[in-house]
Amino acid sequence: MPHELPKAYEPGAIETRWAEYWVKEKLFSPPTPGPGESRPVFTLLLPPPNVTGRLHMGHMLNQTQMDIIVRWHRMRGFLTLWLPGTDHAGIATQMMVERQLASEGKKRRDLGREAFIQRVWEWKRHYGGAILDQMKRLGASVDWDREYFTMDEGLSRAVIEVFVRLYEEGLIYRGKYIVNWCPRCETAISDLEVKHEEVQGKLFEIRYPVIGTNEFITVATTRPETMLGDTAIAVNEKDERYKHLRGKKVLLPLMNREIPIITDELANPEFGTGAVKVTPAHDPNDFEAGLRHNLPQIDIMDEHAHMNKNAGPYAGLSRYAARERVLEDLRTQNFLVGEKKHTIAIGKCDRCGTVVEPRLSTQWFIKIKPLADRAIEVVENGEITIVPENYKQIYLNWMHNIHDWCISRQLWWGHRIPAWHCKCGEIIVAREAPAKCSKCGASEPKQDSDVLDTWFSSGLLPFTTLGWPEQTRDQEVFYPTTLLITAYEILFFWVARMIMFGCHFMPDHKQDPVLKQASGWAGKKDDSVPFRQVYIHALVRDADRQKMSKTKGNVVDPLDVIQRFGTDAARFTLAAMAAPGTDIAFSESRTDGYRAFANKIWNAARFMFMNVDRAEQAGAWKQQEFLKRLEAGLRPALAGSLRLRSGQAPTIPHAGLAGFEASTLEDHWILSRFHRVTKDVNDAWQTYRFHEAANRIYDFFWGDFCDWYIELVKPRLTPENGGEKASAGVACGNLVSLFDASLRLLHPVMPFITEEIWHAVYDGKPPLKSIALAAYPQADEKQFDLAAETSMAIVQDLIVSVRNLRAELKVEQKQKVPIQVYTQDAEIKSLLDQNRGAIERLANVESLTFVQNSLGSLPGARSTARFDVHVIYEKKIDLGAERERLKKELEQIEKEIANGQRQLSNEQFLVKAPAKVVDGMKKRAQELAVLQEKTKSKLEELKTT
RNA sequence: AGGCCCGUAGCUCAGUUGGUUAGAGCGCUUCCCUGACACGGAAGAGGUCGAUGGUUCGAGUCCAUUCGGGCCUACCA
Repeated sequence: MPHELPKAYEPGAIETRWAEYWVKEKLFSPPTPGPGESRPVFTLLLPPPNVTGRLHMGHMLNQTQMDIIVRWHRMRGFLTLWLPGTDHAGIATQMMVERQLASEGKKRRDLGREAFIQRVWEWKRHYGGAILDQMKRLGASVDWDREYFTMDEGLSRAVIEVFVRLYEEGLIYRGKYIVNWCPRCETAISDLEVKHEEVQGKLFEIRYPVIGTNEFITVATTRPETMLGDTAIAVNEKDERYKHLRGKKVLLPLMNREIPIITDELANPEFGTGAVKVTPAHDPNDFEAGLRHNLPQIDIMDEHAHMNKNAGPYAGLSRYAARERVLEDLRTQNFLVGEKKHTIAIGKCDRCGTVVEPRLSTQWFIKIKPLADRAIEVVENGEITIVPENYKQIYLNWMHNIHDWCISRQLWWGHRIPAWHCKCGEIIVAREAPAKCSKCGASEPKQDSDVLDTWFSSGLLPFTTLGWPEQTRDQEVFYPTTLLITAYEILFFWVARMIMFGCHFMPDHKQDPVLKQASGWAGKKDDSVPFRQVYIHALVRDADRQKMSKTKGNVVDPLDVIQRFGTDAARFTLAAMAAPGTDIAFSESRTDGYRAFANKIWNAARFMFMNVDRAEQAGAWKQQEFLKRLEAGLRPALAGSLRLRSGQAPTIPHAGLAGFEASTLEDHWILSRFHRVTKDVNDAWQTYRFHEAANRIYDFFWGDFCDWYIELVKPRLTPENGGEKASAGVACGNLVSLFDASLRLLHPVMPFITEEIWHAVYDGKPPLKSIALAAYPQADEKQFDLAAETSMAIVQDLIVSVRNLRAELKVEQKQKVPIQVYTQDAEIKSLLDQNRGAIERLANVESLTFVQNSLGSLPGARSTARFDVHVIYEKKIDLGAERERLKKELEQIEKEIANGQRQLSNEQFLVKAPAKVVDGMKKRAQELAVLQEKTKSKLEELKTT
């Protein structure tokens, strides 16, 4: 059956077709192994995108890297689960729907809680799937059967279970504290959700009259309006300046309230005037000081950050208007004594950008220290490794300075807190709504109106997605997950929380003999950790290294890139640019280059099919018979124990080049190259050096395979041009074998084009449903063939030298020229002699003759350490240009010689440097001496002519 | 305030533990639409690796200082 492929690769139709096929055929849903079955497992949890999300470059990078690692594991025989889902994203989603309502002229309170939540669900059903559809377009090989949503019934039950357990253990408490309050979102937010921004502000100095004296005490503040809620002035105990005022009282200006002067470490004698106003209800430090001194907390603002009745005459004003009025009044009443420029870091709401107000309110918190301690331990002792390693220190620093986590949010969309309040003041935390108050017996306690921080539920995902709190087989098999690939941004939001929750709630098999036996786990590692390794990937920036943001308008839309260059090219770009630890400046010219690469692969395939079909017709090759031979090495091995870590490979029998028969130099050479590249690529995936793996494959396929191997093998493929029938068959087989293996090698990065061509190789009837299920090539180091590589390098060197000379001599492209070659080395001579056909063809040489004398000094000749070659051509060369070139070359050589001599004459070098380096240098010095001699004499010759 | 990262060819970036001649893609120059591919082939030009000093037989790579760019964390008014 002849293969018909269009001349140029058109990714569009092909990609969507395979994307649908993969989903439809459920190729990526791993079967749950039975109790006795043992197989290496690889589990990866997709960082759930927000339901509000649209795919951006960051997602694409993240998902490309995950998909590469996932496909690579799957192809090596791991039982592979990649678990997808979406996050309900409390604040973000609520904002979207509120915005939608606003366009209808409504507010959420107009609808009421129930109706509003219904509305959000509707919104979710409508728009929530967008990002997952976009993921399908990327080719993400996730298990769609296990797709979850963080508000699903099962996951919600697990959230309640966790809350109740933590409460019962005393790790969740409720209390009135200062929290970050967003006046626009009207909710508390965690420290992490506050983004700090440095702005030029002012430091105001206000004097307060000390009662019973003529003195004033002056304080400095950046937020004068908060003075309305002052309940003390603090000075430092060591500060002699204020010693005489201690215990006295001041009259708070504008409010005419008496407040005490206290001594507290809060006041830093070095800063400002050394005296500080204390406003316990509006500043976290003041709050702490207030507790120490039993000061009243006067809350002067409402939930919108407007002044309330406690602000007396200022009630009703916004915090900014109040600030102006307060300043004005202080000024007119002569209390304002100074104004200085001062840079201040103001906190803004991560979601909406509104300036956050520290606000006193009653919230739920998690006592974090006990959870953090364990989470620190598992990272310190390496049970969880973080790559790149510098993030480990960042993680540990943060964990050591962690504060209690405020988990309640005054929102409607989210997991409602499972606590019920009774009129009598009792709070009942329970899995189900209680019918009666457990204390006073009153009926129908009311459920707490707050919901949980979104990250509370996402922190549980590694086990809740596997059926926890039920004891499921899934959990036994797939927990702990193997790896987490995520962005640095959510290291604390998400990664740290998963570690804390996982370690706290999941059983450690090594400490639990029953579970240990059940899972067949005999390792030493802690099994409660949510994952064994975290890989933090880089940030994708725009071509100018700027962070992409909507406001800057420099966002590159991945779907647009896909549209223009194809998914494979886009994926390859991200892989090829993703060196660990460095950000990616996304440039379209690179993507364009990789689209060309896809086209190159496509055309190489066309070439293969063309020849294979012709050989088949000529009776030189039997395709079906040959494909049977390929099949043998196609299935990944399934051996190994259940709990292998991702770092270990299952024992896979060599799944490289089935059916390849090396007979010629280029065969031996390409075989060796293939195994070397395969080794490097596998090593690179293992250590997340995506760029290295991608580049190795690129260079191999384009450079070695297309530019050299295919060119060399051409005559063998066309028996009618003088080749032999039998050798044509072998050559076809080698080509197909090599192509099949190369496709498998490349598949994790470019899943679409490889799938398409692979199916074509098998005439649309491959032995497996997808190349994604075929075995990943493994290197066989016994196939490394240094001799073949060295020989090939010499042949290539000669060909390139001749081409080079031809260009210099301005020989017409089509014109064949005779060449002379001189070499002292009999082996090299025989090598070149044996490969004269290749040389003549690839360098467009008429005839190659060996001569007895050095040719180095002739014009139109070139010397290397191994041979001299002379192109016989009558046309005159530009002597001036040639002289210049030679001069430069000689300079270069002499510079290197000097360098080498300096080293070699240094005794320290000879003693201390490894023998390998010294020997290499000596050898090189000899070569250089020869080259120098030849170049010199050639220059001499040119001067005299 | 503390911490992290980056500065290599015109542009975008590689360069793992210090080891001989610093690489790639794009762009540029010259030639070629040769039967897989002009999204191609062949040959080239282009870099004192931000600066200074140090460690070392040997530094793009390690250390210190410095300049320039970026990021993150932080409750000092």
